Amino acid sequence: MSSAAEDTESQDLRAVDGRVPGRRGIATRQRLLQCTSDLLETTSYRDLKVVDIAREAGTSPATFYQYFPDAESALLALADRLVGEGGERLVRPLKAANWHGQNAYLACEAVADAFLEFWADHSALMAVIDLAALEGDQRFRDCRIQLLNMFTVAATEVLTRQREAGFAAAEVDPEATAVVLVSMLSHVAAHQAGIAQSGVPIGQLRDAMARVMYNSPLGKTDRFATTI
Amino acid sequence: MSSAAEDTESQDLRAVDGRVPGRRGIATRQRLLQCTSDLLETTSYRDLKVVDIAREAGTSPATFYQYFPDAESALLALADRLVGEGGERLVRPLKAANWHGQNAYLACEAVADAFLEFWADHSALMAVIDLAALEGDQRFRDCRIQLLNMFTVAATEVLTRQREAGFAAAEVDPEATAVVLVSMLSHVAAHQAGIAQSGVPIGQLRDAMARVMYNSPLGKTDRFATTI
DNA sequence: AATTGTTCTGACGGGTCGTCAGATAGTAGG
DNA sequence: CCTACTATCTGACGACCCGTCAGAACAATT
Repeated sequence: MSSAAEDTESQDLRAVDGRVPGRRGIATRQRLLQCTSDLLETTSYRDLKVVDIAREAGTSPATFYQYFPDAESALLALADRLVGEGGERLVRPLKAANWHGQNAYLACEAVADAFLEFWADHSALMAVIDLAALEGDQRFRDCRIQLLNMFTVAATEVLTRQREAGFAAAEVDPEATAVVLVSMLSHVAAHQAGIAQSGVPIGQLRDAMARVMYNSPLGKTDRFATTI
Repeated sequence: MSSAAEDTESQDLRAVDGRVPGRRGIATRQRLLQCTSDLLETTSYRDLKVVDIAREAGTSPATFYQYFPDAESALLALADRLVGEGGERLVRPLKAANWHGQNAYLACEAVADAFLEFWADHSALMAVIDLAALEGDQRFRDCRIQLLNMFTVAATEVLTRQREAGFAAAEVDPEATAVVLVSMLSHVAAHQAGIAQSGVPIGQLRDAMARVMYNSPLGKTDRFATTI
C-alpha cells in the first residue's frame, strides 16, 4: 500500500505530448522536482517561476513544460509523495496507543509531537499545500484531505469507542470532534514558527495541544476524570 | 477608539503622487474599494486583476494605481476596516460571560458562534487575509494578529484566573493554551464551508468546538468537573 | 555511419503589469 | 461667459512572464 507512490512514479508517467519517457527523461524530471524542492526553501511559493526552476536545473523552460503542465503541477507531484509518508506518521501514535487510563495522556503528547515534527520537517511544502488548498485548488485540497483523512478516521473511531464505553456524553459527535481536533493540530503545527517567534516556546505549545486533546472526549477514559 | 478606522480614512489618505485627494478623488477611491469587495465575491483572490476592478468601477487601470500601489493594497484597506469590527465581535462573548459554574459552557457556545458567524459573514475577505498572511505578507499578518490579539489576550486572562483559582494544574501555560484554542476556533471557522460540504453539519461542529473549549482549562470552573 | 526515436532549446505570440505625458473635468476670479 | 489654474483621468507604451513549436542535439540500434 505504501508503494503506491512509487508505482505512480514509474507507471503513469507521461511527458506532456503523451509519450512514455525513457531513462534520461525520467532523470530530467527527477532533477526538475529536486530543484523545485530546493528553490522552495529560499523562495516563496508565489515567486517560484518556471524559468528559475529550469535555470537551477541547468536546462530551459521549454524542457520543464515537457514534464509538467505548470509550476503548480511540479509542486503537486512533490506533495503527493508526502501524503503517503505523512498519513502514516500522523496516524501511528494514535493507533499505537492504548487509550486506557493514564496512557491516554502519553498518547496525546505523542500525537502533538507527530504533528509538530511532521510540519517542521516539511514546512515549506506543507505551507504550499495549505496555501494552494485554501486558495481553492482542488488537486491540493484532495491532497491535504488525503493526508489528514487517515488520522481523522482513526480519531473518529477512538471517539466512537469512548462514547460507547460511556466516557463521553451521548450528544458528542465523534466525527465533528475529530475534525475540530485535527483543525487545531494542523493549524498549530503549520504556524509553529510564527507562534514561537511571538514568544511561546514550542514545548509549552506541545503541552497545551496535548492537554486540549486529553481533556476533550478523545482523552477521557474514566467517567470521572478531572481536567489537567 | 472604534472610530480609528474612520479617522485613518479621512486623514492619512494620499494619492500615490503624495497629493491629498479632494472630494471627487475620495469618492473614486471609495468606489474602487467597493468594486474590489464586490468582485471578491465572485472571483478568487489570485484572479483579481487591477484591470477588472477598474472596468467594474467604470474607470481605467491607471486611475486605480493613483489610489493604490497594487491590488493587494486595496484588499488590505478592506481588511483593515474589518479588524475593528472583528476584534470587537470575537472578544465580546468572552468578556460578557461570567466564567463560573454552568455559565462557562454557555460562554463557550457563544464564543464558537461568534467565530463561525464572523467568518461566515466575511468569508471572502477573511480567506484573503488568511491566505496572504500564510503567504508571508507582513501587512496581512499584522492585520490578522491584530484581529485575533484582543481575543487571545482576553482568553489568556481568563485562563490565568482559572489557574490561580486552582481549577487548572500549575503547569498549564495560559498563553500557549489560548493560542491553541484560537488556532482551533479560527481554523474551523475559516473552513466551515468545506467541512459542512463533507457532511458534518455546522451545528455539530459548533457543539464540538464549544465542548473542546469547555473541557480545556478555559472552561473548568470546578476542580472536579467532568468531561461533557 | 546511417537510421530512428528521444530529448532539448531558441525564438516567438499573447497577455498582464505599472508608468507617464497629455487630455479632460472642475473651480475660482474676473 | 471667459480665462487660468488645479485636480483627476486615460490611452498608449515598454517591460516582463508565460507556454508553444519547429527544428537542433543527442542516444541507441542496426
